[in-house]
Amino acid sequence: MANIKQIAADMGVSVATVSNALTGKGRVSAQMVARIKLRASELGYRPSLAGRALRSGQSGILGLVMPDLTNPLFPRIAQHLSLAADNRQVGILIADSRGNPDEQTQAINRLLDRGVDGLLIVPQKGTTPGLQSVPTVIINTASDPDNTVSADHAGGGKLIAEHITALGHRHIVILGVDRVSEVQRDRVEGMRMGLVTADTVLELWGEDGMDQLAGAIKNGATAILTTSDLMALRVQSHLIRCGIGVPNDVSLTGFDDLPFGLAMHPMLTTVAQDVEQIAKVAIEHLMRAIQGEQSQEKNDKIAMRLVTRDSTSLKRNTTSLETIK
Amino acid sequence: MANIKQIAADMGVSVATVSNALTGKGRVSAQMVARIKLRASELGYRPSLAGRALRSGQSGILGLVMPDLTNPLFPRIAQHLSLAADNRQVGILIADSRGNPDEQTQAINRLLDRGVDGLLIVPQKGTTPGLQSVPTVIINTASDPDNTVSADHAGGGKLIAEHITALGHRHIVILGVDRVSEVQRDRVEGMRMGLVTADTVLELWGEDGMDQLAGAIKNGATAILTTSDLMALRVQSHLIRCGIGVPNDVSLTGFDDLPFGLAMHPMLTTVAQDVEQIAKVAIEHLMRAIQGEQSQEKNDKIAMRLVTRDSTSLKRNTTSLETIK
DNA sequence: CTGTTAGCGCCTTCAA
DNA sequence: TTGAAGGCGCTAACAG
Repeated sequence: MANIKQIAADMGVSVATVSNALTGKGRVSAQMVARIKLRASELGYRPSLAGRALRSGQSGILGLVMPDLTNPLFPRIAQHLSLAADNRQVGILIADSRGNPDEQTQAINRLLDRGVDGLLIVPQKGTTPGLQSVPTVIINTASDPDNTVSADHAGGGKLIAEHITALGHRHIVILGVDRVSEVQRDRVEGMRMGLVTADTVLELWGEDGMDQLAGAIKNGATAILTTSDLMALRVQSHLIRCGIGVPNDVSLTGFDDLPFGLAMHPMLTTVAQDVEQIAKVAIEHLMRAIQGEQSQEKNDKIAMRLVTRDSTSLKRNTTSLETIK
Repeated sequence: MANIKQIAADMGVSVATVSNALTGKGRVSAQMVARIKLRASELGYRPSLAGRALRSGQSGILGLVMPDLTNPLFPRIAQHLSLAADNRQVGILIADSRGNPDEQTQAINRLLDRGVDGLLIVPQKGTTPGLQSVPTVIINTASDPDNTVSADHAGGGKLIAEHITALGHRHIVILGVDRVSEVQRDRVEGMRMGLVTADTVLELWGEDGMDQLAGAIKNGATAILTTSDLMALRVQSHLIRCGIGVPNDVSLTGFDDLPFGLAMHPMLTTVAQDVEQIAKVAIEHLMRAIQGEQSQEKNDKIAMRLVTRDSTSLKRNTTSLETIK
């Protein structure tokens, strides 16, 4: 692999000149720059990032810590992060904290040992990683005070709740996955904000909640708001078994806009995180911080987007269920 | 950040001694080793991987190139790779080739520029990345000759086909996603091998195939084998619309065992890639190659596993469809 | 058993 | 506008 010294020897100039020419410091004559660049590309020269890293103390690598790489959001976050990172010529090193706070700390340390210039952390449910020795951006934790960028989960909940009330529904069930998760709680809270015009709001959680669904519908509920697409799919399966139709008997919504929502029938109405925007903002913050600038806004909430599909419909006055009865 | 020189000065020995003590080269007295290690941990010393990389020419980083980070397999591959990599003290740098062969080349080059010691490539459909300048393992391409580790897609197809014929089905539809993909073709071919005892096998592809499904069932088909879980979900949705029940009227299978298969009703019978094993073997091969050993087996096929759930059942002699007619 | 030296590839003074 | 020299942190070769 050609190095800077080789080029220098090759052209009878000094390494410093080659370095200056290649990095465009402007201390070299235009003509010399051209000749050096030509020769460099002939030789297929690629600067050694190792050398540069040693010299500059910066690796050009960012670390991404996820609570669980099978998290449905990981692919999209990684994708957009990767794109944003490529544009800035930095690399992304991944680390899985395996759903466990201790592993999270270890994962962070491994990344730090590798000399990452900054950290992007999607924290474990309920944990708030402390201040690190490198610039850090927290992704997707709702109420963390410092340097976080997150989807506006509450806003998303409000959005979908308003969609439901606009369709005329007044008796609503909210079904959450897991009370421990701050994100989940934010989503539910947002839903409640959007349901001020509703007559009854029943809040259920987890498996137990699922079991109470049919009863709630018998008692007049006409819409079910879940806090995850996966949950919505399970609810739909469950309802089919109970002979309850979506959206004819009851409207159903998801959360997150996962790919399979399009493959369902009816296609799932849900709310999407603007992951692209989240990734973009997160990287921007981080890079700014790495370059030593203080960012003014420490806490960014990215609006969610309502995705209206077929699993929600106008409240009917007589449902087929009533006909059956 | 404490460095080796500091420790040396601190203890009145030379840097070489510290290095030898810390890396356990055994050229230092046990007592000195102990003292040095103590002091190092007091100082919170972490060896600079940049320095080491420059010196040794090895970065301790592997590059993972995926055709599309939203690929449903990416999370699980990344997770297991990440675990295997942690155990070996190497890092994983990700790159998205964005569904495009040119980007694939660029992604590889970016990784190479970063000095990765080896490459794990899940290639674009239909492409075979050429020989690289670092050890490379190809993941999940069926018939590539060199250094690939892959799920045994054909074997998986055979497995699920045999499951179906064992249930008594004799008129089968195979529904593939995309003819261009070698993986998809292998799956279909495997299915055919498992269907030797069937009376009729209809092979359909893509959207067009989906449209012909109802007709095929009217003509007597009692089982549909798809080459992806997502496809299976879409088929199920489609069948419900046509008034055809799974598994009562027709048995249905997926491929890949994605998480949502469990949330479906009926839960989807499918076939799972042993991603953990794939990741393990891939990393082993790669590390061996990096350490300069020739691996004997250049081409590993990892067996798939049948996941029997509720979307398949015994062929009945009278289906509800026939009753309807 | 321990120390000295050299150099991995690069960039940044400082000097010419 | 260009060159020479030093050093980032580490390790390997060679001395003592």
